[in-house]
Amino acid sequence: MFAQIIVDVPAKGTNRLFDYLIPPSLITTVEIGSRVEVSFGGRVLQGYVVGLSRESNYEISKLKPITRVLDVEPPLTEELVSLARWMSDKYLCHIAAALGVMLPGALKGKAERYVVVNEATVSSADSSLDESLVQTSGQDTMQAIMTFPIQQSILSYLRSKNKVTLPELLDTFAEDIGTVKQMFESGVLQEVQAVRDRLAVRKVLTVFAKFGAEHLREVAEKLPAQAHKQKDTLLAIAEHDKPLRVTELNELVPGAAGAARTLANKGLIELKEVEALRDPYAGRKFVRTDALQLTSDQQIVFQAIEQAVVASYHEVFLLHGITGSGKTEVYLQTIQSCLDLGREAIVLVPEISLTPQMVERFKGRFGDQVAVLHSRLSQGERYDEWRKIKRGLVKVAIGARSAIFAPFKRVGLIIIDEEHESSYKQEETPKYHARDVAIRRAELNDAVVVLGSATPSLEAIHETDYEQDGTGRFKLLSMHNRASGGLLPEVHIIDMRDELKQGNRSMFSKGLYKAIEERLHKKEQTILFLNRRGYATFVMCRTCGYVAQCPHCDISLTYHQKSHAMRCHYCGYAERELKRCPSCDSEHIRHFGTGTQRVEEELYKLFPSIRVIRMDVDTTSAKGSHEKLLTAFRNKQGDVLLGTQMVAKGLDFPDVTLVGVIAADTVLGLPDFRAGERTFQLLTQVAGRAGRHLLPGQVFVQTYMPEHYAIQASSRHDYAAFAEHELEARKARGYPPYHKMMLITFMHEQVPPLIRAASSFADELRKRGAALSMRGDSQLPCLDVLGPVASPIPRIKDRYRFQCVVKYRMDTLASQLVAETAELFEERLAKEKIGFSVDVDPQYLM
DNA sequence: TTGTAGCGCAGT
DNA sequence: CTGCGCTACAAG
Repeated sequence: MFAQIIVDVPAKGTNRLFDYLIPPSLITTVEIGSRVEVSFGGRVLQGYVVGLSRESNYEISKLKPITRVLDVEPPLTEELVSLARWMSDKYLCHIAAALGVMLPGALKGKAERYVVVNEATVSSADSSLDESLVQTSGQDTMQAIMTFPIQQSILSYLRSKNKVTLPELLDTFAEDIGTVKQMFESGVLQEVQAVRDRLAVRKVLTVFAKFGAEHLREVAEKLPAQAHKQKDTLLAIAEHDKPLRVTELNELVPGAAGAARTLANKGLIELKEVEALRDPYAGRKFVRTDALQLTSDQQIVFQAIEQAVVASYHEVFLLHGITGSGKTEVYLQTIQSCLDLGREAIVLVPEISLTPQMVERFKGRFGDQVAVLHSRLSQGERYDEWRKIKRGLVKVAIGARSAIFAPFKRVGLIIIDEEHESSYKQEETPKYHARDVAIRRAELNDAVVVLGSATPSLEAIHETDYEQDGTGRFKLLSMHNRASGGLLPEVHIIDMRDELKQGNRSMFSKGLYKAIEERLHKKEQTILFLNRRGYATFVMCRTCGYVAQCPHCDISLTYHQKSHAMRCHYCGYAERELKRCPSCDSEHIRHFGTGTQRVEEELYKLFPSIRVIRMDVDTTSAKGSHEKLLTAFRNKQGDVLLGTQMVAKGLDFPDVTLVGVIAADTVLGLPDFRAGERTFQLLTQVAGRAGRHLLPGQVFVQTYMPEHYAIQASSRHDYAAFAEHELEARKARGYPPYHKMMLITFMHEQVPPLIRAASSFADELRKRGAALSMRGDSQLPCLDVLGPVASPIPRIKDRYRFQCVVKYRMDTLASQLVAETAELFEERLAKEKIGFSVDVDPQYLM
C-alpha cells in the first residue's frame, strides 16, 4: 500500500503529493487524515496523508517508508483534507498551509535531532578495544588506554541524559572531538531525528484502588496508630470508590501524596499517569437555562432554519436582526434541533465578542457538550478543547475564526454571528475567509449556515437577491424588533465643527457632557467609545512637527507606556522614548497617549468624582483582566466604561443608558472602499449597547462629517437606506460585491527592480485577461488590473511594497489566471528575490 | 523550508 | 590545498 502525502513544508517546490510506502505494521493505522513522520530530502518531518492507493507511479524501489504515525487517531478527516484542497485553489495557498491551520498549535511537530548510543555495537567496540590492548604495542596502545576512559565517560554522559544534541555533546567534550568523531565513525554513536509535537498530552498521577472499598477499610483499621496519614488516605480512597487524582486526594487529606506512595509500595493501590483534559472552565458553575419563549419574529426565523436543518438540506440563511432582537436565543434553539438529530454545530463569534457572557449562554444551555476555542486559551487548553471535539465528547464548538475547522464528523449547522466582522478574514497565509470556508464545509456536509448580523456585509446582502436580479444564493430572514420590546435608542448627531465655532475645544461636546452628568446623577451607566484608528499613539514634536518613524517600515512608531519605548507595529523595532526632538532639539516632543488615556484624563478633569473603567490594549493584556473589568462594570463599580472596539460589540448591561462616540469619522478618512460600511457597522453596533433593557437609551455621535450617509443612516437605524446607497456606489465604481477583488503585493529592498517586475506581471495578467475576454464568454472584460502602485504602507522591514488590485467577475477563472501568471513569473521573482503574495477578497487594501 | 552538492575565492 | 560562503536544486 502507498500513501499520498503532503509534507509539512509550505513552499512552491513541495506543494504536491509525495508517495510513501506504508509498512505492513502500519497498514491498519494509516488513514486519510493521519499525521505521520517521514524522512524527506535528508531530514525528518511531519506529513499529512491525503490519499491511499494500491499503486504508485513513482519507481517503487526509490520510495521511502512512513516511519511513524504521530497520533492514535488521525487528527484530520477526509472532509477536512478536501476542504484544504479547496482552500488551496481558492486562496492560492500551499496545501500544507491550509492543513496546518486546521490543527491546534500543539500538533505542529518539528524534527528534533539528537545523539543516541547504538547499544548493539558497544560491547563489540569494547572488546575490540581490549583486543587492541593485547595485540598492539607502543603508541597505539597508549592511545587506546588514553581514549578508553573518555569513551566511557561519553557513553555514561549520553546514557544519563536524554536527547543530547550534537552541538551539546561537542560542547561538553570539546577537548575530545577526535574521540567523538571516532565513535561516530565506528557506529557507536548515531545522530537520529524524530518529529516531536510542540506539546505533550497532560498526564495526571492518579490513584487506583487494587481492592474493594470493604477490604481497604479493613486494612486501614489494622494499621498501627502512628500511620494515621496512611489510614486517612486509605479511607478517603475507599470512600471515593473511583480513580482519584493525587492532587484531589491531597486536598481531602493533606499530605496524602506521600502516604499514597507507601500504600502503592504495599500493593494496596496503584499510581498511574493518566491522560487528562485541561478544562479552562473547570470549577466554574454555569446556571442551566431552558429555552425561552420566542417572540413572533424569532419564531418565524427559527422555523425556517429548523426546517432546513431537519431536512439536512444545504442552505445559507442571512439573519438580519437589529441589535437586541434576540439572535442568540434563535441560535441556541436551532442548535438544539441540530443536536437532537445527532449532528454537531459550530458557532463562530468574532474574537472580541467571545466574552465570558457569551460562553456562559452556551454553557448554560448545553453544559459540558460545549467546547470553547479562543485565543486567550493556553496552547495546552486549546489542544484539549480540540481533542474533546475530535473524540466526540462535545457536540457544540464555539470559537473565533479557526473554530470553523472543528474536527466534527457530522456537522449539521454552522452559525456565524456578526457575519460582517472583518476578523473572519485571516490576514496571514492562508488568507481565508471563515464565511466562505463555512459555506464550503456546509456544502460538503449537507449542513445549514446561518449568518447573523444587525448590519450585514454588502457581500451577504447582495447574495440574498436584494436587487432581485436572480443572482442570490442566500435566504434572507429578518427580525426588526427588540426581544425585550424596548425601543432602539435615540441617536443625536453632534457637529463638532459647530462646537469649535462656539469655542468648545474639549473632546466632549456640550450635549455629551450634559448627558454624562445626567447619568452620574441618576446612577445610570455610560459607555464611551473611541475608535483606535486615527487616534494612533505616535510621538510628535510640537515645535517642528517631527514624527518618530520606524527606520525600516515607513510608519509611525507607537509609544508604549509600560516600557517607555517606541515600537514599530509591523516589525517590532524599538527605541527608547525621545526626550528631545532629533530634528530641532526642542523639548516639546511627546507622545499623543493612547486615545483612551487622554479621554480618561479629561473625564477626571471634568467630573472629579467619576469612576472610569478603561478597556484598551494596555489594561487588558493580562490574562483574565478583560473579564474582570467587565464584571466590575456590571457590578456598577464604574460609571463609565471607556474603550476601543472591545466595548463596541456584544456587551449587554441593563443599566447602560448612554453611549457616546467620541469621534465617528476617523474611519471615514481612510482610503478604503469599505470605509463607509465600517463606519455604519461600528456606529450601529455601539449604539446597540444602550437601552437594551427597561431603561430607554440615548446615543451621542460626535463627528466632523454629520452629513455623511453612513452616519445619517446609522442615526436613523436605517440599514436599508444605507445598503441602498452603498450598493449604488459600489456598483458605479466596480467594487465588491459587484466585482471580486484580489490584492497582489510585491516586495523588494530596491524600488526599480520591484516596479519593473510588478509592471511586467501586471501587463502579463492584462494580456491573459484580454485573451480570455476575446474568447467571448462575456462582453465585459473579465479582468481589470489596477496598478502597480506603492502600497499604503510603502515599506515594511526594509522591503518596499507595490501592489496591484485585480477586479474580476468569475472567481475560479481569475484565480487560475493569477496562478498561471505567478507560475510563469516564479523563476524571475525567485531569482530577483522579489517577494510576492496574493490576497483573495482582501478586507483592507493594504 | 532545508540539506547538500558544486563552485569560486581567500587564507595558509 | 583546505575551508568557508554563496547559489542552485531537489526532496518520494
